[in-house]
Amino acid sequence: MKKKSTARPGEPSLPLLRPLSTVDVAIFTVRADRLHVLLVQRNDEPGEPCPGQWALAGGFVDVDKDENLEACALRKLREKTGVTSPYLEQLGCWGGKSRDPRGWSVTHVYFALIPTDAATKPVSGANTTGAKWEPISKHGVKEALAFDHEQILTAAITRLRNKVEYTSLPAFLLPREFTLSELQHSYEIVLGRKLEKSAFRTRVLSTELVTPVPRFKEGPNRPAQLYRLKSANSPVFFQRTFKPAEG
Amino acid sequence: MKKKSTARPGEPSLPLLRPLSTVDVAIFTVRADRLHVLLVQRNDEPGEPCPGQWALAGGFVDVDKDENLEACALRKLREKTGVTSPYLEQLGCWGGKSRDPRGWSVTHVYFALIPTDAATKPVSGANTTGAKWEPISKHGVKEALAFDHEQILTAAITRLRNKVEYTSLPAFLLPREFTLSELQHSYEIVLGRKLEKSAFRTRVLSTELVTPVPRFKEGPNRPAQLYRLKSANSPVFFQRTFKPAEG
DNA sequence: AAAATAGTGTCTCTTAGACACTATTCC
DNA sequence: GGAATAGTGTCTAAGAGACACTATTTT
Repeated sequence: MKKKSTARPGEPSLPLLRPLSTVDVAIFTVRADRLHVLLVQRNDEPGEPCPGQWALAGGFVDVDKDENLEACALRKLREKTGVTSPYLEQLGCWGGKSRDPRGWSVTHVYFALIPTDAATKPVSGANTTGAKWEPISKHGVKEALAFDHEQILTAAITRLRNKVEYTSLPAFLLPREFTLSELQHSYEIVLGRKLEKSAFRTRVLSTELVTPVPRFKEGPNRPAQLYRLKSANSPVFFQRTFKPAEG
Repeated sequence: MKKKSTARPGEPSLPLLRPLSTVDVAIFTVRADRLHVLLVQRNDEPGEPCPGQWALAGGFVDVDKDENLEACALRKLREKTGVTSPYLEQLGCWGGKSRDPRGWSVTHVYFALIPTDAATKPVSGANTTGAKWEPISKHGVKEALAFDHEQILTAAITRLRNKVEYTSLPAFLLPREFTLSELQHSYEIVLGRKLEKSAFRTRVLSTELVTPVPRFKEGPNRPAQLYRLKSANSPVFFQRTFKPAEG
């Protein structure tokens, strides 16, 4: 592996051994009124760690292709889903001696929200044999995941649910134009609970979150005003959570 | 996963080149009613990047010594300050081609809050020639910092200030026992603005944040009840920010 | 008593939540 | 008109902010 020895006094000292560096992306979308995450199945070849197990989308940093960590995450997202402009946020990093049998490794984890209409068929890539959208239930996912990805996915879901209480993140799960009812529904799917219509609308409309477009969504009932996000990629923060819990 | 590998088909494929892995820690404390961050001065030896510049405390991950990233951060904190049990939170990671002249590198950044009374003289360590507590003004620090540490420090300060609005973080900047006035003062130092006494006390006492100890702080005036944190290492989250801004 | 800080009470304003009401479309 | 969903108005409760007030110590 890596060397570039240190040891001469007064010379630049670099570590003899470098951890493995990967980037993983927890890619979320909504399908059939459920929150889903993209899983890829690991290669079955002998010598590969966690053969056949499901894992988050990800892989090694490529120091030639990738300008930086975020570009690496975007590349992986693009390779798996074809989506190029998602909501992408860094979740954190997990690194240590024993999370990968191949040695000391660090994964740099992002989470992405992609619109319902973009969540088409995921493609499998190198070192993987398949990919699928897995529904998320109350406490995560049914599959046992490779490496420490279960823990990472739990962290991602927790971050998402927490942030939804005071930000506009669910808007990034919707297509470009949506009604307020659809936005509310998106919140309800992620939060796993109903919200009150009047308060929801007051709150959303009192911010710089959305702006109406001159179109309506037609249906077997009264047409609904369509809106779009005011700024396409940065979320809005509210000053309160949706429902204060007990102190 | 990714290849660029040892190239035998059907064999474990590892990347030929691995990024450099470092851990940096933004260590904050309060001294003389100012928020301070610990800076270390980089070595002046030829070949060292950013010679003589000030930087956040940090250094390479040591795959032999460090069990995981957090242990590495704790080690660096201990080496610089002697503090063993701080408030420690992962801030994020910064990685890319060009942030370090030695090549593609990733730094894994933590921020730590240490109590006023623990913030004694910092020691300098390997590859550094000095260390100091640098006061933080409105927009950061006067020094130009090495690498991308200025950007990282800005992110750390932003995270701290944001989180202070709705968490109990400033409590970790105080000694074990403190009065409510001292706690309020700690908030005011970090936030850079005054808070209203009555609302502050109501808010703090309505949570599980602190518990009184059977002692008072004496002075040339009415003695004040002393409190300590209920749980020593996990912050409390409030349901609202301190001061709602304009929608 | 004066100085100084600790700690409380009261009033107002904002906003979430509950819930009932009205509005507009398709059938 | 009925079904269905869009969208509004009204009332209440909780908590923040402002601010004045009381309390308890030292000097």
